[in-house]
Amino acid sequence: MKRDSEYNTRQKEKLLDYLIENKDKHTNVPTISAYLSAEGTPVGVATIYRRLDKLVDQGLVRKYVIDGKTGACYQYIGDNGCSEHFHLKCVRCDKLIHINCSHLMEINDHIREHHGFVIDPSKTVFYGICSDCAEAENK
Amino acid sequence: MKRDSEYNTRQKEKLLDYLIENKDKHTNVPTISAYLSAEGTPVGVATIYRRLDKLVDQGLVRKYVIDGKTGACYQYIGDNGCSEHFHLKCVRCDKLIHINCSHLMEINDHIREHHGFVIDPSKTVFYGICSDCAEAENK
DNA sequence: TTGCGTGCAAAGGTTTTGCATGGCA
DNA sequence: TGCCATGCAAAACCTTTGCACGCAA
Repeated sequence: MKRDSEYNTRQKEKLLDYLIENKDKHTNVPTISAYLSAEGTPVGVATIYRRLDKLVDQGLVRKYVIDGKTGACYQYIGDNGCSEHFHLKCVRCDKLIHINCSHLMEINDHIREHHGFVIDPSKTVFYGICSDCAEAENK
Repeated sequence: MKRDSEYNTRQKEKLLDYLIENKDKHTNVPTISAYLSAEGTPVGVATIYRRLDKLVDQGLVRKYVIDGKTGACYQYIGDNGCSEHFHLKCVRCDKLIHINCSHLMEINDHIREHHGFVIDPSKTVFYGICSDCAEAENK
């Protein structure tokens, strides 16, 4: 009677491979599905969704919802201590910025004390526009 | 040959009434549609979507995408575009909390100045655990 | 009358779910 | 042998779009 155990399967491995190879961008499920099919190792979308959910829970993958139209986006972040800092996501160039800033950690304290809410940095993403894109826009 | 003129219709008025009455919360299209139907003044969803789009363009209504599940959320903000606030979302009970706190607005300034990143509060959601769920867990 | 607004239904897309089968340990 | 994982298809949703009709000005 095992519990909470995970099996290793071909599908799981292929998916993770793809995510790691594309860790610098974000992808969505239809894209992943199309790619894996083209590679000759198709994986059902249901499986992809189910597995991504688990990876998100485990903190290995980040889920983004930029807007309602394109659907959710996913990006591999690995387990290099990303749970301890916040992330900025540029909605223009999709760049992911990691910031480890003590000042920002103060907002954790503030919100916990004044709003009774404990923020989970590993699930929280700030959306906005990075300096590069802002510069490019002001031309 | 008029152009860019807007007609006043019963549907338009009802929708705006509802939005203003609920300016303190979020709503989505299915909710609005259900409410208007229950009131005996049903409005087609296509109409609601089309009108909301215009209101968003005019800056009277803000559109949020909290997550992929619930679809887009809308909120009336009127002419005073200063009603920007952040959102906290409890990952346990899915409750959505609005906080309008000047201290939190400092985050914007801090990140802009120290990290060269301009946050868009309408797209940013803090995920974590609300006080109710935290209490329920510590039992 | 003009042309914007509306309703209906169909279509499009993403994501979830039920169920039987397959496969790791 | 257990139990988890998968695939398939159906279903559930949200949202958009085409088209004919209604209605404000």
